Amino acid sequence: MRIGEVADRVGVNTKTIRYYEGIGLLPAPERLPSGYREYSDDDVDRLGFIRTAQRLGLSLSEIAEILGFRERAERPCEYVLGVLDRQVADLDRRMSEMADLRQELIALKKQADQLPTDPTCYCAVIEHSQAMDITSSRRPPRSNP
Amino acid sequence: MRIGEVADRVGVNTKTIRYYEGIGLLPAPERLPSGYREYSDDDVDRLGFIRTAQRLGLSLSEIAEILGFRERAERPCEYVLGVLDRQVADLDRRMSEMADLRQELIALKKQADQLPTDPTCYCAVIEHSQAMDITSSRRPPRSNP
DNA sequence: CTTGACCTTCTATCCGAGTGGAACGTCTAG
DNA sequence: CTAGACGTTCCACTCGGATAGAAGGTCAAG
Repeated sequence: MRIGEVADRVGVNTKTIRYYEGIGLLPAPERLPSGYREYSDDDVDRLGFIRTAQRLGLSLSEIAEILGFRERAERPCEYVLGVLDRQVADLDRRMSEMADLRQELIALKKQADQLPTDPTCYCAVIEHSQAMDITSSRRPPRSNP
Repeated sequence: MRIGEVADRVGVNTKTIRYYEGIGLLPAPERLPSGYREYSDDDVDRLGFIRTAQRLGLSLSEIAEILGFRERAERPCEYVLGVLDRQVADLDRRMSEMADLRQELIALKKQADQLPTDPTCYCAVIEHSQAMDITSSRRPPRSNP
């Protein structure tokens, strides 16, 4: 299939796919006689993996390490094993930190729910936004761009 | 205390602290007669919170929202409550994705351990690194810069 | 009273991860 | 055969999150 279809399936920009190819994250695909890139379902899977790993906070170069290893089904050297170990340890650490932050947010919310409702206040966040300049800032690109 | 001490305690660059002030993430501190910034322990705590939340993948503007709410102990408006809910939901989603990835990595490693050791191979990753340009790339700034 | 560490502001640069647009080629339906 | 959708390359730009460096002010120890 061609790049546009891949992009639609995975939900990314065609530019992004070419960019990934450019940085070596995706292998250069076959080309049709026209010069168009021709992709397989495997490429779609790979892109899906990339997006997932990315949402988990892995950088593109870390993802490249994992993919590279996954695709050469060779005995990985100590270096690569180390990468895997580090990544698992990192995930563990971050998951527990997340659990902590989650607790903190929930406590915050509980405490918030106990405060009296002030009907004269439209929104403290917005009313105080001069100092913080939050409300004018674009929503950051989580939950897909 | 002055900016350098804060930076040392929290483990960030003084530039970063000024930058945070510039974007409204940290309040502008008092100034000594000399013009030097004067910080309190609270500021150190706040910076610590920022770094933690950041490691968990929150953007600086999301962190600003949380901090802003936390510090005005006012009844938060629906908007802010929504932010908290979204963040908790987001954490939940990401934690479960992380658990999945963790499983995948562990399976990968297990599988790797069963492959025969090839003593003629120094390191496949390094030997194939031309294509991937991994080994030459700086370790990305996880596990502190 | 100077040296060195530390601070100030300001502007510029970097990195990762894309995105946009120009200029041009290809393919398909009408 | 032509319009429109889709593809190509290349270069420039954005954005978040910092960092670097220049030019200068402050302060404590020797």
